[in-house]
This record gives sequence, C-alpha cells and structure tokens, in this order.
Amino acid sequence: MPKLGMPEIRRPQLINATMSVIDDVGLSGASVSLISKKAGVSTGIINHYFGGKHGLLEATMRTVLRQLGSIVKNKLREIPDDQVCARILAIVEGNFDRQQMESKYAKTWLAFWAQSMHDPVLYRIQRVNACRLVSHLTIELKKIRPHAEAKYIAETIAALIDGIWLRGALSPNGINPELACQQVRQYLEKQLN
Amino acid sequence: MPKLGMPEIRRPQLINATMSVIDDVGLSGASVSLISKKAGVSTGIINHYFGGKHGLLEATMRTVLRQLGSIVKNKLREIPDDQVCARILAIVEGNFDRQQMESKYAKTWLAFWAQSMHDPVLYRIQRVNACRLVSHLTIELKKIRPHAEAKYIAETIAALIDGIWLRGALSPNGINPELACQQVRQYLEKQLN
Amino acid sequence: MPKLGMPEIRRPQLINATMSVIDDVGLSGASVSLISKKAGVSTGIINHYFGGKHGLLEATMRTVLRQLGSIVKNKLREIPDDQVCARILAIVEGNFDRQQMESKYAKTWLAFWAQSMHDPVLYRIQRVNACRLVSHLTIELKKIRPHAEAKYIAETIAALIDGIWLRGALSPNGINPELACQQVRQYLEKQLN
Amino acid sequence: MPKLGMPEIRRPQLINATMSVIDDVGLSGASVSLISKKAGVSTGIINHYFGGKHGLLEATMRTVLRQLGSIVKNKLREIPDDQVCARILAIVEGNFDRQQMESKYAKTWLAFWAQSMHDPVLYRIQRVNACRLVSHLTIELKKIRPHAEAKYIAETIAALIDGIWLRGALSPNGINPELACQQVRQYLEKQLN
DNA sequence: GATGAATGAGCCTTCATTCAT
DNA sequence: AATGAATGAAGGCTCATTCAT
Repeated sequence: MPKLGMPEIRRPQLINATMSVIDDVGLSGASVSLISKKAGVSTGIINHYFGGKHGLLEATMRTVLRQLGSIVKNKLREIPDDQVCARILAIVEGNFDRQQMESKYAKTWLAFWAQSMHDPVLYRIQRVNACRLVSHLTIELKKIRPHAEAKYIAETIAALIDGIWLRGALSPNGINPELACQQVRQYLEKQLN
Repeated sequence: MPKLGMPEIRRPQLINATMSVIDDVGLSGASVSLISKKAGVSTGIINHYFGGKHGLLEATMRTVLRQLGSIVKNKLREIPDDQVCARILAIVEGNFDRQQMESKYAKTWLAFWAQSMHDPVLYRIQRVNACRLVSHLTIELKKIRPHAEAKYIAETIAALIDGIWLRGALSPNGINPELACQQVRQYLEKQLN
Repeated sequence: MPKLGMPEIRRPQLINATMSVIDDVGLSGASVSLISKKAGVSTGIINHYFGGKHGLLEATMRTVLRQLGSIVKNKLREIPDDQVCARILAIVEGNFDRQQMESKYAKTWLAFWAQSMHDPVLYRIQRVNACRLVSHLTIELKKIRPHAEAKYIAETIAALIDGIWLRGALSPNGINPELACQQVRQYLEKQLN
Repeated sequence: MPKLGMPEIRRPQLINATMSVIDDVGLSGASVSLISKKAGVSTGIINHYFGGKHGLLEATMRTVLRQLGSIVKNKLREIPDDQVCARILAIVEGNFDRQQMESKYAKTWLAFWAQSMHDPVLYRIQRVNACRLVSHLTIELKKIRPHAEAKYIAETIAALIDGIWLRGALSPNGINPELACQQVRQYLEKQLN
C-alpha cells in the first residue's frame, strides 16, 4: 500500500523550505539543490511535485499571498459591515499581521515583487493581489465617500502600506506593526474629517 | 599611446547598457554577455573597467541613486530655506521627476532594492539613500514641528513615496507623477493643519 | 533508487583520466573539459564527485603517492627485519617499480612536485611523501649506524632516487629500473664498507 | 634621437621580473599582466621584445641555464686540467653556487623542468643543459677511468645533484650548499678508491 | 514515491594578443 | 619606443532538469 497523501505533506514542506532559503540567500541564490537540502529531500522531488523550479516558486508566491488574504478575510469577518473605519483598519492590521512580519515573509514578498516584473505568471499573481488590496479598501470607502475619492484614498493607503513594508524589509529594525498601523490610521482619520 | 579618455566614454556606456538590460530581462537575467552585447563591446571590457560584474552593478546602482540625489538637490537650491512646505514638495517632486519615471529607472531601482537584502555592498548604498530621503524631509519638518513628530511625518512621507514607486513599477500604467505628488501633498497639508 | 556504487566506479575512472591527460598535455593543459572527455563523461561530474578541479587533482596526487607507498610496503613485508641491506634495496626497488615507470606516473609525479611549491594542500601531501622515503630508509640504517650518519645516508639515497626519476622523466629513454637500482646499490655498498 | 640600447635594458628587466613572478605564484600563475606589472611596464612591451609570452619564458629559461653554465665555466678555468677530482668538485660546487641557491632560481628551474616535458622548445633547451652536466663530468672522469665507468659515475653524480636540488626546492629549509657538496664529494671519493 | 547520478548549456572571469595612438 | 584599450576564446563552475533504479 503506497503512502497516502504524500502530496499534502511534501508540497507545504517544499514551499516552506523555499521561503527559508529565499530568506537566507535571496531569490537569486535559491537553487533547487539548496531548497531540497533544506527540506531534507532529493532534488528530483521538486520536478515530481511542481513540474520544475518555476512551478515551486509560483506555488510559493501563491501561498504567501493566500495567507495574507485569509488573514485579512478573517479579520473582516468579525466586524459588522457598517463600521467602515474599523473594517479599513482591520485590512491594514491584516497586512501588518505578526506572521507576515517574519523576515521570511517580508523578503520573499519583495523578492517576488521584483521578479514579477519579468515573469508573466508571477506578474499575474502579483497583480491580482495588488488589486485586491485596493479593491477591499475601495469597497469600504465607497460606503462613505464618492467613488472617485474612495478610489483615490484607497490607492494612497495601499501605497502607504506597501511603502512601509518595502522600507521595513531593508531597515535593520524591520517593521514595527503598531507604529505602521498608527501611521495609516492617522492618515485615514485626517482624510475622513 | 592608447586612445585617451575612453574610461569617460565606456563607463557611462556600460552603466546605461546595464540599466537597459535590467529593464528588458530583470536583474537575474542581466548577464555579462547580454550587457556587453547591448553596449556593443566585448565581454572582457567589463572586467577591465569595473573589475567584474559586481563592480558594474554597484556602479550602476550608485549612478541611479546619485542622479536621484542631484535632482532633489537642484530643486531645493531654488527655494528659500523658510518655505518649508515648498521645500518638502520639491523633495517629493524630485523623487517623481520625469527622468526617474522611465521604466528603466524604476525597474533598476526596485531590482537593486530587492537584491540589496542579500548583498552587503548594495545594502550599504541603499541604506544611505533610504536614510537621506528621511533626513532631507526631517530637516525641513523640524523647522515647524517638534523633533519626534517631524521624524514621524518624514518617515510616513518616505514610505508613501516609495510605496507609490513600488506599486507603479508593477502597474501596467506606471506612475502618474502629478497624481503621485498630489497624494503626498494632500497628506502633508492635512497633517500640518 | 539511482545507480548504486557509482562513486566507486567514477572516482578511479576520473583519476585515471586525469593522469592520462597530464601525461598527454601536462598539468597546465589538463582542463576539466579535456579530462571529462578522456573519461567519457560530462564536465559537471567532476564537481559532483570531487567538488571541483582542485579536489580531483588532489585526489589524483594522493592516489599516485599511495600506490607508491603500498608497493614499498608490500616489498618490505617479505623481508625479515634483520636483513638491513635487503630491506633498503627493497625500498629502492619499490621506487623504481614497473608500474611507477609508466610515463603517466612519472610525468604526473613531477608535475605535482612542481605545482606543490605554490599550493598549500599539494605541498602537504608532497611533504608527507618526501619525508616518508627518508624515514623508511633511516629506520633501517639506524640498525647498523649511528643516528646522524644513518640520516645522512638516507637523505643521500633519497636524493639519488628522486634525481634519477627527475632526469628520467625528461630523458627520451626514460628510466632503466635495473640500472637505477644498481646505481643506488653501489653507493650503499661503498658507504657501508 | 631615439633612446639607444633599450633592448639591452628591457630584456633583462623583463626576464628578471618573470623569475620573480614565477617565484611568487608559480609558472602557472605567471601571467603577462603580472609580469609586466612587476617590471613596471605595459603588457604590450612583452610582445614587442619577445614576440609573445612564450618567447619571454624561453629567454628566461635560457638565462637561468646560461648563468649556471658560466659559473661552472669560471670555476673550471682556475683549475689545471690534471687535477681531476678538484675539477669535478668545481662542477658540483658550481651547481650549488650561492646565486643559484636563491628560491627564485630553484623554483624557476624546477617549474621549467616540469613544463619542458610538454613543450618542444623548452625541452630542447633543457636537454642541452642536462647533457652538458653529464658531459662535463664525463670528460674529467675519462682521464682516470674507462669510458663506460666514467659515464656511469657521471650520470650518478648528475642524478645526485639534481635530486638534491629537487628535494631542496620543496624542503622548508631549502638547500644547504656545503652539505650538498659534501654528499657528492663523499660519493666520489668512495667510488674512486 | 523517491533517489541522486548524470547531463550540458550558460554563467563570470582570465588571459595572451592586437593595434590605434 | 611604449601604452593600455579592446578582443574573444577558453577556463572552471553552477544549475535545472532528466532518468534508471
């Protein structure tokens, strides 16, 4: 009887190893050999489960972004639809969630962002994610502001969030989640008054 | 005597070719062979002038950041010291200057940002630049606000600028400089009132 | 499962190819590409098994010297401890053993000797071997002569052996093992009377 | 008026630089660029004066061997033709002459010896030199011994000399000229009694 | 399902040589 | 006479992928 559910074991194992290796040596240094060593398996396994290195990177990127998405979704679920500000802040907080603050996630996220400029598949995944953040924010803001203004504010908030991430990824101190939320909250409050 | 003044010709020529290639295929695809082909010279010349690929990349990064710095400096020179808001907006505009808006610059800038997480030399160059932006903004803001608040606002503006860059680098439409300036200006005005 | 026991096949195969190529074109001409072609494998395999060209050269040198050592050891085993002269001549004969007389061995040996002046790893291997010859000879000679004289004679014999090798490596006729042994034997006899 | 006698200045200057570089980094590491840097001239000059790197190496080898030859010749000139033993010892002493004992000479000599196995031009130069040593010795020995025996002894002495050189080139202590001469002298005396 | 031996294209770099000045 | 800019072949090495076991 063959082992059941190996895919369910191997795939997360390899995706996690990929993030660790990217954290260690960057996307450019993340070779198949390094990743499989980190995961404790052979190199061939990557082609077996992901059809090649690119498939693994793609899956890793999807995972990073999916996790971010589900954190935001969970936070939103707890807040009634009419508490616009609270919902917006939940989205922001979701983006600075503790799990996301790990260096592993920040570096992987930025590495993929840079890479996606020259890779159609990664580009599409990245676009979906970038648009979703603006979209979530716009939906809330449209409840209290005209469409155009809602979109404008949403895009500014999105830029602020990503900018804090970006600078935090390169700062020796990393990101301070509380401070980050505070920066966005203050912008929002002044904007809505 | 060999041809004189070649260094002054070759170095910018190669740096420019490097940015073009990074724009075309990304930093990870920017091979010495591709760069020298784009510049119309032999591969060996890169080692002759830059001591290797890494030296060329380093020089390219310095060039990108130096140009950004000199644009800002020129803009500031035209504005009296006491016109705080105007000076801040000049810094912002400098960061969204037309030359910088070329895809070539945006992609190179972001590629280096990602790479510098795993390269000590690039890291140092990047840090100097990241700190300089905050420093310029803080100097102005301290004229009208307490130190702590000045720093806080400066960091938020810096994050906003970089966030707009970051998102613009991946957006099919690129960056709209006027809109970008407007976003920052509005934040600033609401913050200072 | 991959093919088993390949290391035991590939490593001697590559070491042998290395000696052949050094015999053909010298150490300076012995490129990875030439060696792998001679062995009938791809270039990558050398890194796989030896971690790089230097590892292969090191292993080759060790092999040459280990074989010499084991020939001498085998010859000595057959002769009782008290037959000093016979044991010394066995050491000498071991050094002019037929297998060692192949051009392949002589050239490899000399090439490594020259190279080891500028390579710490090869230097150490070479020193161990050079000292072992003197040491073997000294052990025997001390049975019948005072320490200082034993060492002196041992060093002279060692120089004579290596000198014959050296000159033979460059002579069109190569080395004549019988004549070589005779030269050393005569020196020894006159010295001990 | 052009500078006169530049060839007479440049050629020894470059040959000397070549020996120094070989001493520093070995023959395999002795690049044209390193040699010209050591000599304080441009790389092109080597092709100008020697027609290429190989011409320079050839000239360097000739110089090393010519100097050795002239030392021996000078020593022999002082000794009457009938003092056979003294003349032989003069040849030996010439080979262990102080100038020759410099690391620079020993390493260059051995490097060329190894290289000459795979280079027809160097081979010929080396052969002439190797034969000349035996020839000089044989001429003297034939005055007091039958031809065959004279040749046999001459070859043994030559092997002993070269063996001491060889082992000295790799010994941390180098060669002790007095001890070296003593080793050969003792062999000779016992052989002639 | 899993291994790791094997491949060979592609990378960066080094180098002897050429040549305009 | 002398320079050093420029070339491009060749070097060793890395790497994603394939495949027999």
